[in-house]
Parts: sequence; structure tokens; C-alpha cells
Amino acid sequence: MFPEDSELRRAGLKVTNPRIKVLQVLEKGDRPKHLSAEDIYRSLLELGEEVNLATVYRVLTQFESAGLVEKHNFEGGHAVYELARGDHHDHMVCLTCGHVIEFSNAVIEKQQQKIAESLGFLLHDHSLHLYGHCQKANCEFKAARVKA
Amino acid sequence: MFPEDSELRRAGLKVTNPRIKVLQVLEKGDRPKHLSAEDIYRSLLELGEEVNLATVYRVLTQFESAGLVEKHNFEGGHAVYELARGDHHDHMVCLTCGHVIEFSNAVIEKQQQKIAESLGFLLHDHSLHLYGHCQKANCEFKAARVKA
DNA sequence: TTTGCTGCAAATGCTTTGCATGTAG
DNA sequence: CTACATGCAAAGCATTTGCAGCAAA
Repeated sequence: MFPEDSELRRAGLKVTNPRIKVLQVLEKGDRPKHLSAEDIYRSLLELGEEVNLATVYRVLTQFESAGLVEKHNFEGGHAVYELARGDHHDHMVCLTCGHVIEFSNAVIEKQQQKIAESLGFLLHDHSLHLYGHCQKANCEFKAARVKA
Repeated sequence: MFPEDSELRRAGLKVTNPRIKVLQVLEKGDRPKHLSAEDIYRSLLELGEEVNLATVYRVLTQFESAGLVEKHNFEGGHAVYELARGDHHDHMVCLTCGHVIEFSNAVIEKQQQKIAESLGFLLHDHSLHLYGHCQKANCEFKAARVKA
């Protein structure tokens, strides 16, 4: 029915409404999304989809195990999820507006591998988060703050 | 009285028993410590110090504001605190035994600065966490697991 | 039919807070 | 004396879980 169906089946998950809808929210739009479980839950409510928050968490956890999404723990409590697109990248987070930009850097990747080796570790995973302030005038959160 | 007293005064904090004791726990030993609030709380109990867990959290938050300690959010819920020693460093965390090793790498630091600039950000802070498995036989948590 | 999914509500784990009392400066 | 600290208990937040009913394959 939906293109999401095959993605779910490929991941070995039953095709159910909550799963299709969560996947659609993550896929919607062109630019990469970094959404919390709560964000996704609210998006679903706005779409008129009655999906329980606990289910959103369960679905996201399953998606992560299946390699469909990646989970990131930025500073400040809640985790965010994004669609896995195969490419590895790190994140630059704006402390002012919360905007996230992805980047990847071969030099850093290589250094990390070297460091892990020299410390006698088998590198499994890593997270590199840069926090700063973007200089741009159209900092998204500025608008949001005026509203609040 | 204690050497900790002047550190506290310098930080503009009243010298109280909970603050002295928390500071002592963090300073004890030679190697850098990465302790959770709970860890510190238990250490205090073992020392026979009756300090409330809520107070430990408050003290650590104040220490962080004062620049006495640094807070890190590794994966898996709870935050850890370590004494600030002025030097910047990143962390390699063992997924098997939870052991933390510090390192710093000039090449990576320089790249991060470049990346932030090229993205139009003023870099404020960053966190680089490598996760892996240490190959060593004396993986601390192995012992702990046998006990449990 | 059978396995696995969902909603609901309650529980969890870490951390924060309100309030009355206590104490450093 | 006064401002700030503390203990205690309760609240808060993000996330997880038990359970009974439902639905996909």
C-alpha cells in the first residue's frame, strides 16, 4: 500500500498503522529531521492520528534496533531520532536556536580510530557534538521566543 | 581548616560540611574520577557522612557553575562529574566495564574549530565520546559482574 | 490461529523543588 | 542578624513496563 510498508517488512517488523505513521513523520520533508519522541507524538496528534506516546517510544526503539533510525543524546535531557541514511555524520547544535547541522570529517574519523587503537580499545561507536551559536539573522528559535 | 576551604571561598561559596566532603571525594586518589551524584552519595555514606542526595545534586550544580567541576552526559541516563583541572580532554568509554579514559588530540581540536567556522558558528563547547570495548583482562566490570 | 502489537495506567530512574529549619559570615 | 544551605518529602520529566485486548500474517 504505502512505500513505507516494504521498509518495515524488510526490517522484519509487522506493518501496522503506528509504525507507518511514525516512519512517514520522519521521512516527510527534504532536510534531515532530528525529532524527540514527544515531537513525533505531537506531529501525529496534529495529523489526527491517535497513537499512544508509549507506542511511539516502542516503535522508535524497534526502528533503532532494526537500523532504520539513529538515536542521539544531545545535552539537555531528551533523546532525538533521525532516519538512518547509511552515511555517518556528526552534529553541530546551535545553543541559541536548537538548530542541528550535520557534518562529517574524514580527518577526525581517522584520528578517532587511531586514538581507540592506541588506548587498546575496539571502537564500537562514537558521538561528536559541537555546541555553539549560529550567527545568522534568521535563527529559528528567535522567532519562537518572540512568540512565547 | 581544610585545604578545600579556600577552594570554596575562592569560588564564592559558603564553606559547609556537605561541600567540603563532596569536594574531598572528588579529589581523593591520584587518577581522574568520573562519578555520578549517586556514586558520590554512596561514598559519603561509607565515610559515615550523612549528606542528603538532593544536597549532593545541589552542591554539584553549584560547583559546575563555579567552574570547580565538569559535568558529562554519557549514554545511559545518568550524568557524571569530574574535577575541573583546566585542561581540556575528551573521553573514551568502555561499553563492557564502564571504565573511562581521558585523551586529547590537537588534530581533532583544530578540525572542530575549522568546521564550526565553516558552518558559520561560534564554537562554545563540544563533546567527543568514543564508545568501545577494552581488550584488557582486568576489565573492572567483569569482576563486578561475577559478584552480582 | 498464533505471534506479536497496542493502549492504558502504573512504575521507574534520575534529578529538581518547596518549605521549614539551621548555620556560616 | 541575614542571607544562604540543608534535610525531607513530594514533584517532575523522559522513558519503560505489565497486562489485557487486538490485529497482522
